[in-house]
Amino acid sequence: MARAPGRTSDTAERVLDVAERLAQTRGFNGFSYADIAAEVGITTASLHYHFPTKADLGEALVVRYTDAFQAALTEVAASSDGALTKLERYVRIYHDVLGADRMCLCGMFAAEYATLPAPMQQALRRFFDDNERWLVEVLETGRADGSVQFEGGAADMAGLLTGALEGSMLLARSYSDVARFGASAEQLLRTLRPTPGAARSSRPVRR
Amino acid sequence: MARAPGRTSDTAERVLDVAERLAQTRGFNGFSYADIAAEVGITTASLHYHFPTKADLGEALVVRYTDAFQAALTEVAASSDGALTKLERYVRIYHDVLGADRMCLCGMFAAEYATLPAPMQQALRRFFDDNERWLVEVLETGRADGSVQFEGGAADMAGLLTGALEGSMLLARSYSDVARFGASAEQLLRTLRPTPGAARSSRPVRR
DNA sequence: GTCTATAGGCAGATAGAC
DNA sequence: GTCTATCTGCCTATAGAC
Repeated sequence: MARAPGRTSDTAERVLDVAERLAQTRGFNGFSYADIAAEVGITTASLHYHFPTKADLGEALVVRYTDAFQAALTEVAASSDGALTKLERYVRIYHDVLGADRMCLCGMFAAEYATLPAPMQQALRRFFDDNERWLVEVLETGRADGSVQFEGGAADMAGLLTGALEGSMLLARSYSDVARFGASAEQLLRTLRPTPGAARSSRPVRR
Repeated sequence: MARAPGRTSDTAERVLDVAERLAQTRGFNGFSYADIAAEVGITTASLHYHFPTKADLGEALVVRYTDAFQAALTEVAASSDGALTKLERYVRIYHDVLGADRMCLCGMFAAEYATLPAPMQQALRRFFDDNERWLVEVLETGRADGSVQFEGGAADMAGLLTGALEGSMLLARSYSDVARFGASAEQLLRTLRPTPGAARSSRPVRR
């Protein structure tokens, strides 16, 4: 999940780093410009120079997060791994976020959706659309070559995967228990693995 | 999900009703005493008579919600329905909440977990513990009589179910699309249904 | 139980000097 | 780009009359 070289200044980048962590742990309505300013070591007035309004900051957070996430997904997609391994690597991305004591930024913002400015809402949907487009591609490829097994539409399964992973992160955080997320994710992946002695059941259903 | 006859006054109950809806749509950090007061038709000072602090109100919200939820679960458990039907009814409870344009109160609060006062955090965990205890019971019964099929531990499957349903609600709300939740839930239930011609695979695995 | 009045703090945001 | 100073508004909460 390397960061793309952006056009934002070094200070703006540091602001985004701090704001991102605050947003992932406390939510968009759970931190203030004063919180960021104290950590970065500048005043709130200076913050407003980089991001005129909190809505601007929030949108920048989602866009940067989505871009970094997308870059990570593209890297996984380009690998020679099988579909199942790609899905396991997808899960690991979420797992690592949780391991850093954070909730997925966009899952967090999804909870506060109704209170967010429209541009943030739109950027948020793009994140999930990107995720599910990537998942559909992997799921369909995997089902075609027999490395992944599931019933129903790939889009529905992709929706379940994103929802289940986001929700499992949410609950694992309430228990400060990363292993709880791991167990849910494993339970989920289990249903996607081809039944050992039943290669026949991995053929695609009609769609 | 009938409301248990409580000892709280009529006004306090109306306050909780309004606060509950605000909390389920905007989150605990997304509404104020002023919002409630305006809707109920009393002043914020009067609100403080019923709930001295917002933390008190929040705790009362979670406790009442948990009790009502538990009552609904007990009713389902007492029915003569099979385990699979009970799980479908469990899903329907979540579905109905979403149909009322609300997020699960406790799923919402789970996102804001780090910003909540300790008593609320504790009450929140009780909600999820109750849910999963109920699910484990249903899952194990169903697996024993062959009406439900899954691999791994019942506790892990229960954790996946709560996480997946909470997360699916979260995302469906961002798309204002209840059907999206329905599709994820159906995809999830599908994995629990016994394979038509394979009653043998519904036997419990070693645990 | 509900009100008016108000305290005290923090929020996001701006003006203008450097 | 960053600062000091300040504004306005909203927040939770309290005092005290009715």
